[in-house]
Amino acid sequence: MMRMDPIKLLKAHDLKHTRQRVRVLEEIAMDNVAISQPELEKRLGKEIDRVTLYRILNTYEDKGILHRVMDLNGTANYAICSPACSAHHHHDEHVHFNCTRCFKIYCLEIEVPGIKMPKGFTANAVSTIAYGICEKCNFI
Amino acid sequence: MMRMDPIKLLKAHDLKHTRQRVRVLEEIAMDNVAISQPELEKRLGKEIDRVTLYRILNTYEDKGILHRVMDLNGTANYAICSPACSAHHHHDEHVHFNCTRCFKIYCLEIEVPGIKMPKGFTANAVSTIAYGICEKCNFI
DNA sequence: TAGCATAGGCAATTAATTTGCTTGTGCTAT
DNA sequence: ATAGCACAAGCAAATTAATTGCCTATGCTA
Repeated sequence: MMRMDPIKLLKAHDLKHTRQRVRVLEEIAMDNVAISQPELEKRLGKEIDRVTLYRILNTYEDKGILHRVMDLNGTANYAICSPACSAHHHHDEHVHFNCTRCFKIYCLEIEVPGIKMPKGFTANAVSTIAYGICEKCNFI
Repeated sequence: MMRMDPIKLLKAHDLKHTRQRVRVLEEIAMDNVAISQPELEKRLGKEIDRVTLYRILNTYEDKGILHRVMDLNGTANYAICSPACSAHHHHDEHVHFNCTRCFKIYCLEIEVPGIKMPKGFTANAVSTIAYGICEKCNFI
């Protein structure tokens, strides 16, 4: 699922190659599920300081490497951006799916449907999140 | 814009009529803009204890009086639910608009476009938030 | 209008995030 | 290869946000 070698990805964004940064990318790039900050902290807490994790996530978001999705509880979740993302514009305009049983967030390969704005409003981005039961939880 | 008399609304949901509860409804029902918890606190902080405010908002959400929208920063925003909402199912399926300049959240009178889920996923609700510049800020 | 259930207020706790500062390390130019 | 610098990591502490417990106050029913 990882679209790119972490080391190249870092270099491409003028970021130094550190153990911690690579680990974060590895963890997030595992599948197409966005992962929450608390979950990342649980997985990486022994290898990476919590403050460092916050900083890495912020850096990645700024650089357009990760995009952030807020879930129902206002918790930040992160997923790898498509290669088209840049520091100044995120193209994370696919639909997200938030499972209300296991709380995972999936990035669905569905385009966000176009909507027409009322007069006076200009939309730069549209985020769509569907809530329900995911594949795995439906099966159980 | 207020759809209903606050006192009747409270009674209809088996909630005691208190000054604090009425004030919160008044503040939120003013227009069709969702209002954030911090903003509410700023406006009501001198009349209502912050803990009471948290509790009132939670109660209203549970009862289906308010619905909650998370903005980009993970801050909770609240808006009056349509009369069709109940404690067990929110019908807040219109599109929200989050102005990235003034940070207001508008409830647009647009239906959330239907999207088809991948096999295995069942969606119970879909939330769509558009980000951009609102009416007022576009004008300025 | 008495009594009770529950709402509000205050204090304190817990959790989440940010900031400052010091140490450590990747990377570039010798 | 390595010296030096810019910046990343780690730790401590400060903020900020949200929750909990407990006591008092008050709306509502009998």
